[in-house]
Amino acid sequence: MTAATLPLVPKSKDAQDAVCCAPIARQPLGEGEAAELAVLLKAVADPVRLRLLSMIGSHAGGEACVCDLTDAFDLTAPTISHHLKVLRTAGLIGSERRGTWVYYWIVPEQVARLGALFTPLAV
Amino acid sequence: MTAATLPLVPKSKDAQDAVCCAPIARQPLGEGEAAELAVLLKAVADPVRLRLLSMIGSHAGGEACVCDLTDAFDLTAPTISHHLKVLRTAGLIGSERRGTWVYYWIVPEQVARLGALFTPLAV
DNA sequence: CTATCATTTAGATGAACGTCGAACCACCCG
DNA sequence: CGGGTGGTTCGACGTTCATCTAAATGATAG
Repeated sequence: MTAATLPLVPKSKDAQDAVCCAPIARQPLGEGEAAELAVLLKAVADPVRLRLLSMIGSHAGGEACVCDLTDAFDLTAPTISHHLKVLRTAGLIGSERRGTWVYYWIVPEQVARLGALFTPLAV
Repeated sequence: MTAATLPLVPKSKDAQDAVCCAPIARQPLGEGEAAELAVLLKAVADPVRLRLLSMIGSHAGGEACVCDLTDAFDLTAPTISHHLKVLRTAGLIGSERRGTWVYYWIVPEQVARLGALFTPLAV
């Protein structure tokens, strides 16, 4: 069946091992780990949410009011609110109501998790 | 309506500008750009595909035969094939038939695109 | 050429998702 | 207190997606 059953690099050095690969290419993801990351990825795997995240992150002061976000889309308020909720539930953004408006900001640690997954891939 | 209409950092220096933020927090993503990236993200926003990508990437020799991948899942062969096709269509992996088996490998450039999107976020 | 093994395609089904309209809640202002 | 504005929640509808079974394709071995 199997063509090669994991020759398993002689775990000797961490020299090349450490720089070489992104976590995703370092060792096979576990089932639970993959499920957890997929939730995070699903949250950003949508054009609207991607733009929302970007608009929030690039907004002056690191915060954006919903009123700043709505106009950029051809969508109703409930839809925008829904997308924001998805991002917030995933822990990618935080929110707070201050007076009349609700403000959103990015949670860098969580966003960085996504980047770290793929980044140190040798190109 | 708008609380603040994008003060727009004086595009002068690239000093702080370059180190500070991930592309996603540098400036608002365009509509087309977001759509294109969403396709890429959707491809990896699935536990099975995430594990497949990881198994391929971490396999000795940088390649993995489908026969090496199937056993790790409780899914039928057509389903695995479907997921591999999604990844391949997104350009994240390449494939080639050699004799009896089909081999898959990661396309680092494309995977790196994902990482670069979120990575240089100041933590 | 035929048998067999591995992979892909096609069609079907049930769940999850994006979107909307309407109702609802929170805060500000007369 | 009551009205108005900004955001969210709720319920519904159509689409997309993951998965299966069954069948077709392709390649290798005898």
